[in-house]
Amino acid sequence: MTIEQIVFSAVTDVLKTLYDIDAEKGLIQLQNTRKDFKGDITLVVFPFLKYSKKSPEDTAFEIGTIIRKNVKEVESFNVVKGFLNIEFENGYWIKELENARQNTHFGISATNKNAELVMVEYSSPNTNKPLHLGHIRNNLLGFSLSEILKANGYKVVKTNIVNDRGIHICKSMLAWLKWGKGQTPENTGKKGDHLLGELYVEFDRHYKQEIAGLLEKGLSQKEAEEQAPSILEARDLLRKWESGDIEVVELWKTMNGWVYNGFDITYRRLGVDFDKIYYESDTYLVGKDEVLRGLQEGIFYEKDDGSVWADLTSEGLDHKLLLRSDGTSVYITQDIGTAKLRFHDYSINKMIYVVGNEQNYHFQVLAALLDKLGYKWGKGLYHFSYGMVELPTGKMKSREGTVVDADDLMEGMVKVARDMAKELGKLDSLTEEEAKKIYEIIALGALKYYILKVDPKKNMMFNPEESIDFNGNTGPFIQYTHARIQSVLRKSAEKKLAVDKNLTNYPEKLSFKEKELIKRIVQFPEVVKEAGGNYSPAFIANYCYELAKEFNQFYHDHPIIGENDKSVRELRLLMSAVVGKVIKDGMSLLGIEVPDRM
RNA sequence: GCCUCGGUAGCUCAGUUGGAUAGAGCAACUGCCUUCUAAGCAGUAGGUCAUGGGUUCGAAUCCCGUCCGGGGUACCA
Repeated sequence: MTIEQIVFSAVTDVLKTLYDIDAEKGLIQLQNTRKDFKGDITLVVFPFLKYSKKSPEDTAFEIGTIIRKNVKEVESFNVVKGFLNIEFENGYWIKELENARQNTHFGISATNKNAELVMVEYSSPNTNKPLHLGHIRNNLLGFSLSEILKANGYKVVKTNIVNDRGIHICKSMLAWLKWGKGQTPENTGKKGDHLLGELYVEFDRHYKQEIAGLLEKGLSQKEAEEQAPSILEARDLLRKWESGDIEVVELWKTMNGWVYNGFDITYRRLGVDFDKIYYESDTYLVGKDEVLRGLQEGIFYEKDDGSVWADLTSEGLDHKLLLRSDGTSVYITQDIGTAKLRFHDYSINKMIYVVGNEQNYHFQVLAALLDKLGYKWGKGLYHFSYGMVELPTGKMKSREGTVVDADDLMEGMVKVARDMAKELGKLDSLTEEEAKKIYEIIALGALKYYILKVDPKKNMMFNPEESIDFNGNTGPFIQYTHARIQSVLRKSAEKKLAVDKNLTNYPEKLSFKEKELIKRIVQFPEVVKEAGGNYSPAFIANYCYELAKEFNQFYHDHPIIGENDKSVRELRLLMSAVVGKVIKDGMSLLGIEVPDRM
């Protein structure tokens, strides 16, 4: 039992005997004791005053006295104002530590057969440009969230919906036909997604020039945008694609293939993957059929120009376009189709969409539409809405070239990691290949931690001018702590100082730092649970940092291998091993690897 | 305009269901490597928690107003 559970139940009993009240939820407030007071857990007694009719101090004292008598693990207590600080005996903490070591599922639940199935959609790229920092945040959050849900016992299917059709890809195709013909990833040496990104920019350059020309001829901005030859040609390509024109479809397949090869490289380096990939080209017609069914059943309505709409005013939303007047589908149409296919393919208990908060409205609408169409799971979909990554110059925009490219960013980080390691001379004894692997782990660790430590809901700032830190509250700090621990464990093994299977003989006293460290270790399962309940990788990241920091303080103050007292030495070795394990498990929930040396 | 999210140290961020003296890191300054990895540890300095009210034993946290910023707002995705 956790210390919270023990004290909670004890306090419940005390309240009954002392004041004859049945504690309702929220009445018993427990918190970790602040470090500057003596104790492990603190009960806030203010809520009991109206029952005790005594001062906060007296109330705390009488509760403390009984708890001390009733709970054998309680060593002592003290009262500060309305706060009852309770201290547990060392034996309790040692036992908890042992449990953390022995329990192979410490903090990480095994999935059972009856577990609920959660589908997590993330990444969802367009195939006309390479991935950028915004996608990185999405991918890392989606992957980490999936790992955290698994650790909480859910079955998880990671899925990706690839936006492989539509006007955007036609723009890149047109640019290739007109200005880039003959270029391939092979003969240019460019990554496929980057090649398409360049073509897309090329299209936009021409398009803008044409608009400028038309504006000079006296057309309005809107007219110019509609009548520029490039956009007309791109639309023509889209129509040909939709009608199955063999040449256009072949080109589309080829160019998308280039992009997928590029994406695969980025995904692999980033360490994310998917169990099932959907393509919009397969789902948009399903969505269209669903909309037409809704129209037939009178759920939706048609305007004079032929466009199809949903009236969502009764849900507090607005009227929403579902099919354009020319019969083509819009963004939300394909989401309807994709949802239908997914629930057909899997028995999903919960659907989570990892999509930026700019689409909050979109997902409210989607939930309402699915509900109207008769899907019982429609209202239960969860939009994991995360904040934007902002640059000092503002929002990232692909077309304006103000994006931080995912591949460039990772490559740059690896370079920094390499330079730093060489400067410190840490990896000189390793082969170049081994060292390279570690640079990669450190660089990606720095990047991932930097992104994931921030509350997902909030916008975050990234300044490309300042490189991401490797010191302080960072991924490498935590990785370093792990490497340091492994180093100690290696040395202790060489000296045959390893700990027994069971720690039978433990010291009477724990130092302040030792106990603080054990307390921190023991929190891990609760943190995993909260991270799952709140969909927040940041909880895990912050915990890992606190744990690593706690260990480093302990490490600085206490010899481990050099300790002469056998029982103390073994306890410290054991603590080190458990911290190493928890760091490794915790970081893996963030998709971050930890090296054994660095 | 309306809807929505946010504003905590110079910068980037934490801050649990409202609890004790609001915390980290970076940047600045000071110490600590003949002893288990100094990508570390310890210290100094840095705050009107945007702002004005309210709720109460107690507010960064809850409520209302104001200011500032992001996002959305019917044929982009």
